Order: sequence, then structure tokens, then C-alpha cells
Amino acid sequence: MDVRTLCLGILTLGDASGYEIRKMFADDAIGEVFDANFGSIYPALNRLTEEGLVVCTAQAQEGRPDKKVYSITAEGRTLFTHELMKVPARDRFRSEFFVTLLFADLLPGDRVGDLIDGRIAHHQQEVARLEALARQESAGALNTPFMVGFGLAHHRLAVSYLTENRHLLENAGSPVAQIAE
Amino acid sequence: MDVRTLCLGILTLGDASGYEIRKMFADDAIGEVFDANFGSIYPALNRLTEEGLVVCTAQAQEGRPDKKVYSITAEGRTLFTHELMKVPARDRFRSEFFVTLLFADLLPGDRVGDLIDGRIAHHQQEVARLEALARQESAGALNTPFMVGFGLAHHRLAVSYLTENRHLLENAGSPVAQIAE
DNA sequence: TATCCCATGTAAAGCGTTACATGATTTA
DNA sequence: TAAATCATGTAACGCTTTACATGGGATA
Repeated sequence: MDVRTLCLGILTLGDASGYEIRKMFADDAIGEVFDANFGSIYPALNRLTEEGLVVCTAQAQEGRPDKKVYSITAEGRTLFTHELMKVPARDRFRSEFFVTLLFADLLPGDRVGDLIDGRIAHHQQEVARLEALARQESAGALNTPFMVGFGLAHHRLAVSYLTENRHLLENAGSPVAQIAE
Repeated sequence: MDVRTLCLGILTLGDASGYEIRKMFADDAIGEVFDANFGSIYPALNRLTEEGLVVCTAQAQEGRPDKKVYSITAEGRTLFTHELMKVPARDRFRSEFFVTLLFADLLPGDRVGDLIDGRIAHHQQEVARLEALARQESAGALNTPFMVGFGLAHHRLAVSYLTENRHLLENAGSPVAQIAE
């Protein structure tokens, strides 16, 4: 499943331009589990057009490039539903934050605490963002409540886990900890 | 932060061959947050050797290729600690499973339930694997308990979230749900 | 006045995955 | 006897990111 397939998927929800598709990846529930930027979306839409999976109608605008609105074709819809029936590839996750913490012993004493403070703040921001997203109950057939609920649960868990377990890293090897033993 | 940097990091824990580094990504805590396979590890080690960040001593073996054991140099250690001081890049997450569920409305009725059943089983397997990993309390200076604890919390959350919220997808638009309203 | 938003696109570089190539030993 | 483990490496392909290129309108 690549950006091209996901563009097709988004177009099953209604016509859209490349710019609007990008906005969905940035702001909507789908962005929680898949990212795509202009550099891959525009070529993907061109290729989908060549393949006859979408059609494009240009809307003239003043002072900016024509807005190119894409619509999925019957063949496109068929292809996408077949894609959905495939066994989903395993999740991919990469976190430089956690990599850094795995090597916490190599860092200066205060660095670990600062990193964790920043991370907790980040997760709290994400919670706020997703709560706002949930309130929008916005357009599209995407199952937003299910997805946003999972994101919220995840970020809340992260806040509490980090708060409750940071001592595992912050006290490691410090003089205080060694005296206490 | 790329595979090359991570190889360097693993070598701060002790000498290792490319094969052993790969095993760490596959079996140890670091594999929870970063993946790397032979195709990237071997070239990375060669480049690190050229750059003088690691040194290599070949151990002759019978019936198989010489085992090439790598040791980090002082310069390598310095470079890695500098890497750790950088602001970590944001996490990357991609999930075809969740993408599929976002488009649950396009799937046959029983498909969604099957997907979720399989996913719950997967998370339960991961819980079992991480519990075993935690029991090993194995080698290296990696902060395994902290990392494994997070992984366990995550997979347990996923099991309960999916169990408690699957009705949001499974009843959507079905006749029963519409009659009930 | 400055920043953000709208709007599309290209090209190159970077990075990683996958497949291929080889082959002995140990375990089930 | 089949499969997994040990052991290293190359090459091609694929995908994504980043930077570049352009520019008007709206908002703060």
C-alpha cells in the first residue's frame, strides 16, 4: 500500500484536488496512520490519471494555478477495494526518542529529564489536537471516532507511562541511587 | 539517525559482528523502535570502517565465512554521543491495518471482524514475546525494562481498545443497528 | 508588513527493502 | 530429511523526502 493507493482511497470519499488530499493527510484521521506530502501525491495523481483509475477536471482560477479536481472511476474503485482485501502489511514504527532513551547512560544527567518533559508536552498537545478533531465529527465516510479514539488512548497512555516510569532512567547510576543501595 | 548510526550505538555496548547486530534488531528491545536488516547493516559497517569509526578483526572459521567482529573507536564513540544530543526526529508510524479499518465501509461484513480478531491475536503474541524478553533481563547497557514496559503497555492497550470499540465498526450501517435506532 | 494559505509541479538525493548468491552445521 | 542457524555480501528496485520553482490572496 503506497501513496498512490491511498490517494485512490481518499477519492472514494469524494472528489478532491491534490492540495486537498494533502490537507487530509495533515489534518484528518488518516494522517494518524499514514503520511504523504506533495512530492508523492502529485506524481501519484498523474499516474492514476494515466492508468484511467481517476479522471481530472481543471477548474480555472484567477491568480493561481488551475485547481485540478480528481474523481475516481469505476475501475479505480474496484482496484481500491481489492487492495483493501489484501492482508495488511505489518505496522512500521520508528522512534528516535526511544532510541535516545535506550542509550540514556551515555547522556548528561539533565538531558534525559528534559527529553522526557518535552515528550510529555508533545503527547499532551496531541491529546488536545485529537480532542478537537473528535469534536469536528467532520466529513467523509472515514471511521474517524474509532481511529481518533485509538490515538487519544495511545497518547494518554504515553503521558502516564512516562510520568510513572521516568525514574527508571533518571536515577540510573546517579550517586544518590548508588548511596541508597 | 540512520542504520549506520544505530550500528555505532550497538557497538558502544560491546564488540559484535554484522550478524549479531542484526539479531539485536530482531530480538532485543531496540528492535521495538528501529528496524534494520542485512542489506543495510553490512554496507553500514563497511562505511563505518572506512571512516575510522569502527575497526574490524576477522576471525577465521571453518565451513563458513570469516566472522568479522567490529569494535567502536574513540572517534566513533564521540560521534555517537553527539548524535544522541541532537533533537530526535519525530516518530514515524504507518499502519495498513488501521488504513483498512478507516475504509471498513467498503469491506464485506465479516472481513472487519476477522481483521480485528487477527490483530488482537497479534498483540497478544507480542505481549507474550515481550514478557519473555523482560524475564531475560539480558546483556547490554540498553535500558530494556523501560522500553519493554512501554511495549507491553502499548500492546495491552491495543487489545483492550480493540475489544471494547470494535462495535463502532462492526455494527456500522448493518440492518440490526438501523432497526435499533 | 509579514506570515500563512492556496495551488501545482519537478528533480535529485537518500534510504531501505528485497532478492539473489553461497554453503556448512545444528536441531527437530 | 527438512528446516533453522550461522555468516557475509551485492545489486536493483522502489518509495519518500527534500529542495527548488512560482506567485497571488487573505489574515493578523
